Amino acid sequence: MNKAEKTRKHIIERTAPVFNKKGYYATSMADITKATGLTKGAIYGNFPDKEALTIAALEYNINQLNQKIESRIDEVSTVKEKFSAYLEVFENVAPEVLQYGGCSYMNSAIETDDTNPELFKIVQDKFKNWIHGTEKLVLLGLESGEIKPDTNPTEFALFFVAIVEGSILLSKTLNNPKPIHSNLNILRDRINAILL
Amino acid sequence: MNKAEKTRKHIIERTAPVFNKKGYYATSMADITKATGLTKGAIYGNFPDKEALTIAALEYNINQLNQKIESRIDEVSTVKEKFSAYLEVFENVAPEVLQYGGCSYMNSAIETDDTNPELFKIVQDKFKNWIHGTEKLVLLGLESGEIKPDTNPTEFALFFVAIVEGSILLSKTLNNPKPIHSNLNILRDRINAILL
DNA sequence: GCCAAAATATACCGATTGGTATATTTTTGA
DNA sequence: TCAAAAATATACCAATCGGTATATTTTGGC
Repeated sequence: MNKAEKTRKHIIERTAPVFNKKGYYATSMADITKATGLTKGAIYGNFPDKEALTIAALEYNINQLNQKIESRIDEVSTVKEKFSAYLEVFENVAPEVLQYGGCSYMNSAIETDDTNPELFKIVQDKFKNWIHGTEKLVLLGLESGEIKPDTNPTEFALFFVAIVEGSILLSKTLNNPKPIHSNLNILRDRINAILL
Repeated sequence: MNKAEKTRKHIIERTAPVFNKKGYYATSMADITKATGLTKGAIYGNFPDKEALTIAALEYNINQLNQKIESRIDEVSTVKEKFSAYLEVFENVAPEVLQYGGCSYMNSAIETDDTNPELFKIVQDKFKNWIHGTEKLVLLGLESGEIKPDTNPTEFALFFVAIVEGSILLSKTLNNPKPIHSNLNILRDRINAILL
């Protein structure tokens, strides 16, 4: 990794939490130079414009949580274990996510949906991947005989993602971990209910 | 209603959807003069600063949906009917909410939680009212014997609000009404499950 | 219909925005 | 070690930001 690559990484890592907290549009070049300790020259030497850095930070933020969850899911083999791992990781990182400024998926979706089609397309695809990944987990369980045959993968996945996102929003807004804990218990029940 | 009051109402009504779509911070005075057809003089003659207009528009946005739901709930008497009315109104206004730029509660919470404590406090209180209102509906059902005695009002209310908000986020992001419809069916089942 | 008062428009302010041209420093390979 | 190249800092740009003082228009009571 040469100097430029190191700097690029440094810029993304330092600005990503600022973007997530303050918003991608509201974060100014002054915020960026302050967060990185660098000058505009260094920023524009590594990114063509602010939009490019915004995209890089957005992708970084979203992939952070993704990787944590997916690596734990890959460690176990049964669908039941995978769902358990999913909820376990999520419950463990929840306080961290709240302190980080909330879910990057949600934050970036809300901000870009009516204002920035290019950024929104990226967020949209990330949400689709999340839902498809959950659907595939259900399908895997249906094929292996772990999950009740009458379970609808899409409906379950939509419920799964909605309750997770809604819970983060409530815990963040009320400044209270209870909504996440309470709703994850309900989600756990729902998972057990479709397991054979 | 004198001239100033009319103008004030006009400004709020015209800017409210812009604030909801574009964001309260990102909406500029230029956006405001464009949306209202007025000049800065008229705006600052009716509001001391941009923040005051922002608060007025935020309150207006949040109260819009509130009033629609509460007026329908008040029309019926049993808890079962009240929950039915709740879901019915929500399902009817859902397309309108999506076109309006999404749920004002969620949008303003996400934007203000790490940036504007004064605005955030307002949003926080609105969320608390929503949850408390739902809790009270459950309590009413417990007292009247309509709802199963082992039902926890707080847990149900947190689930209720979380699934509604999560579903709006998904339908808005995927540009598809299915998440709302699918999850409202699940919510309906859950309501029926606690009814005696 | 007139005139004071209220409401709105116009023209401006300094500060901040994203971005760039150029000067300076640091890195890197011979 | 040294010079070319790469990376970063500095100093600036026009455009836009929220806000205001003042001029103009509109309103409403007599």
